[in-house]
Amino acid sequence: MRVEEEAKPPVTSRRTLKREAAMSRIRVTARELLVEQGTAAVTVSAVARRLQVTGPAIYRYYDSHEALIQAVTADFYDELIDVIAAARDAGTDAADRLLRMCRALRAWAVAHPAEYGWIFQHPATAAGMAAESAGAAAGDRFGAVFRAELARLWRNGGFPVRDTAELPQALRRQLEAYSADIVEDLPPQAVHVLLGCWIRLFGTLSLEMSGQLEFAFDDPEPVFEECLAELADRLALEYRPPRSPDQV
Amino acid sequence: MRVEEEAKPPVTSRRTLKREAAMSRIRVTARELLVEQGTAAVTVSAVARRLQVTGPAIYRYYDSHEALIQAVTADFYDELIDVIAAARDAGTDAADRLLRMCRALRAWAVAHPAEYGWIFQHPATAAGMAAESAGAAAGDRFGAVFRAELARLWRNGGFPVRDTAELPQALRRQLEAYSADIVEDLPPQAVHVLLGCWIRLFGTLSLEMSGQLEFAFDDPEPVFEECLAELADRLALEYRPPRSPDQV
DNA sequence: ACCTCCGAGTTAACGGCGATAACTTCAGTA
DNA sequence: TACTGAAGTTATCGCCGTTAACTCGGAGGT
Repeated sequence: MRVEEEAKPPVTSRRTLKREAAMSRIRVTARELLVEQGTAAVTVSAVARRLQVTGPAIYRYYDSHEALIQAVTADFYDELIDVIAAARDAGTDAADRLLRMCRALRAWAVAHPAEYGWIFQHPATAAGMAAESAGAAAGDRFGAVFRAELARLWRNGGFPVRDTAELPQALRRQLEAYSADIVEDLPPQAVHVLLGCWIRLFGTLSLEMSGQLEFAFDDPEPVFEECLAELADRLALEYRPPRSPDQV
Repeated sequence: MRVEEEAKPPVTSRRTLKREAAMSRIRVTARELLVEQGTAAVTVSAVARRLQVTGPAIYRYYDSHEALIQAVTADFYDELIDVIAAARDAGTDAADRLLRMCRALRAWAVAHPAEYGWIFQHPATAAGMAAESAGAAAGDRFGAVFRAELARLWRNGGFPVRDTAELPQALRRQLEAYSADIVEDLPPQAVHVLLGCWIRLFGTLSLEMSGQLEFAFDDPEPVFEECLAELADRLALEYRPPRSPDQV
């Protein structure tokens, strides 16, 4: 305490430092409750109880139960994005990078199903609620990781595309709009492939995570790998199985 | 009242008739609340209030809040199955039947997003809870409609398949297990196509319904139609656009 | 070094929730 | 017609989210 420890930069004063530590502890505790006992157990009172404080104390840090959930979910987003970016950076070539990213995505989802549910199947999102600013921004950052990687692939050699003149007008219009919206330089026919792959990938994962494959598959991993093989084929990349050709 | 109206068959006595009417009224009211105000508004007290009774009265009919939700969800299942069966029966040939079924599925989902959410993204299902008997049975009945239609297609001419010898062992094992589980006579290589189509179809719809396509598509209908075209191609069926070639 | 003030945390309270217990009332059944 | 059991009531419990009013201690400025 008495030692002078870089006392100069009070940009983040001790007050705010302690505050941020407390907020972090609250979010971590909320996550623990989520993982241990499910969504319904993440309650303001329960978080406070576990932190040896009374309920209203939490409101010093988060305006409402909903705000707390949003903040915790934002943590999940950040963590998932970090995991995928790390997987990408461990890759050697385009195919390796993309396969690693997709496998890292599923691995994180399987290891953290409750967190995945809060990111992608949050009731507020599903219940007709319009995409609120924070959630949409986080979703964009997440999508941007994959989009940037595909844009890179498009620059370095490209991948087979279909002429958008063949497509229905309603589809072409939206592909052109999205192509114009993004920062990457992807023409509509490349956006078509990007979104097709996106839907295949996340559609499969979404079904697995919501338990809709259990009726037929006790181990959905080979289903996901089959999906990856299809994606690689679409992108004219070489598919390579994960580790050993037979076992995960 | 005093008229003798088939007084003989008291298999369902007046007591139980009134009871079933009351239970139906409760479920209908719960659905109204769900559609009007979202999942969180479907509360025992709110249902009771709208029915001009006090809260505990509901417990005469449903053991718990959860039991009520389950019963309401079962209604949704039945309704969706009926809609799809009707669409199937309106079809003329194999391709027409299958396309009508898929379009009826999406049309119901889009018209009833909250109900769809309770069927396919119920928190109890997603929160790691094992598939409870009632839910699993309803899901099986639902899947059986599509499975039976594909089995019929398999009998009448079939569709292209891949040799299961090419597939990873973990995948082959599960395809064989599911092939043995179902009542229809579908070999593993046909089950492979069936499940692949199932995942493509429901993966796409699942993304749309959970709002995960909004970042790029304001109208996901052509995306779904593109999915149907792919499914038709896989099944060696002729794809036909819905009504007029340009508009829904 | 002191003083001030602000923020963390407290208690008390409100309304609403799911759920149970004990009671009253009334209609279907025998 | 008499009775019995179902339907519905009130009262109550514990938990939730949230707000208000208060205390207290330490960080920050002088």
